[in-house]
Amino acid sequence: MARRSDHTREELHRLALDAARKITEKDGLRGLKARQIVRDIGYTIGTLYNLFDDLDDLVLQMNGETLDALYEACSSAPMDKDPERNLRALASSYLQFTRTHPKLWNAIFEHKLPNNREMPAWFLDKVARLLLLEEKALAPLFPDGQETQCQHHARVLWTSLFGMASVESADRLPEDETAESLVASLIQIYVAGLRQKAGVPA
Amino acid sequence: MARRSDHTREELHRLALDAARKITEKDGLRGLKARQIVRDIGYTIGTLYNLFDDLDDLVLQMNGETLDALYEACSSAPMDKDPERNLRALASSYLQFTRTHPKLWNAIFEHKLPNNREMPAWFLDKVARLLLLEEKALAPLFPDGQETQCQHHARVLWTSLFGMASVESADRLPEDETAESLVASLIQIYVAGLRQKAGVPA
DNA sequence: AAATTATATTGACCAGTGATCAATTGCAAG
DNA sequence: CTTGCAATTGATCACTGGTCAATATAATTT
Repeated sequence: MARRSDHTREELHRLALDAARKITEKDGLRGLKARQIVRDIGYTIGTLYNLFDDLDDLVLQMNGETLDALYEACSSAPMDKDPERNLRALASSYLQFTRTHPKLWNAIFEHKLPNNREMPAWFLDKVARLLLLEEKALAPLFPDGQETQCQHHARVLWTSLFGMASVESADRLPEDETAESLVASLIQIYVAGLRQKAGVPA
Repeated sequence: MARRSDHTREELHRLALDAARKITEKDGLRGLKARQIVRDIGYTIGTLYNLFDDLDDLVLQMNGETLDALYEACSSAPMDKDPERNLRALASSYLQFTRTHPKLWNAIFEHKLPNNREMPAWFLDKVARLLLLEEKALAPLFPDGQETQCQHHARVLWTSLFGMASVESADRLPEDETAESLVASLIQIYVAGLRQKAGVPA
């Protein structure tokens, strides 16, 4: 009962996170237990705590990987000079991800550190990185020198998109409404409003 | 060690929910423990389970009361014929509440029932009721017969507002941005877009 | 007033949780 | 071959949500 050399430390790390992801995708963050993870990978509880500080650390890393996957999915959205099309493509990729992995995506926001501890910087960076995509999508609408304006409106659209995905994932949308229909209106109307403000009627 | 008749069943129910609310406001849903509740109200664990099915039941009722309080706060927002002013007033009341009781408000969405059980109807009704306020605020913009349109756009604005409050409450807004600044833009630009679509330039 | 019924309340108890750590073992370097 | 290092174990701890037989009191019946 000691070094088994079945897996390297890195392999074990991977195994544990993969197992945690599978459990979370099925049962949600609430169903994720340390002992279930080690049962699934054929190790014991002590080994898990040799790899991670605690369960919060493990969940944080799992959520970090989810953010990476989400970023990759959103990066694949095509971007050109038409902001509306950019925003629609980005939102579509985003929503496709949140629908394919609803509980995994939810875990990102459900997970709160105890004692009001703040999330580590590397995690916040992964969150912030996503917002840059929205900014990039919206950029064609703003002339040089208005980057601050562009950033502000990207934040408006991004937090709104988050709200819609969130409400949909909580099954709190009526039958005749989807996150897509809400986002479609948001983008269409909001961009029309922005164009008008800039003195460029559609 | 039996019937104490210090409190009626209703009073105990109230005491327990009040204690739970105080704990949640301070430590969040994660810090809410059955034994802490009964310690605070001077009873024992068995009594709590005589009053509630389980902790999920208690949390659900606590969240229901939070939704009631939020509804009351939002109802006080003045409504007239100016949709922008209506929406701003409503959003302001909403954000004031979420800032005064961030952890209590968060508990509404953090709380997930086990085994994918769905929320009871009376709870969903309390959620849906709030949306009607947004509809009422937006209504002056739409002529009779366009209630469906009004409802749709109210949903867009409502889910967006939720997203902004949510991101702010998770402390994921940069220093130079607040939920208020985001909401202000959302309302201004979106309503401008809606007016333009209807052929009524601002 | 006495006996009976009903129920509010207790707290020991259970299974399960996250986390710790001395002991054990196998690997690798000297 | 010996030594030292570190991976792995599982007993152990404090705590959790939840159950339930026992009990003491209030309410009701006789």
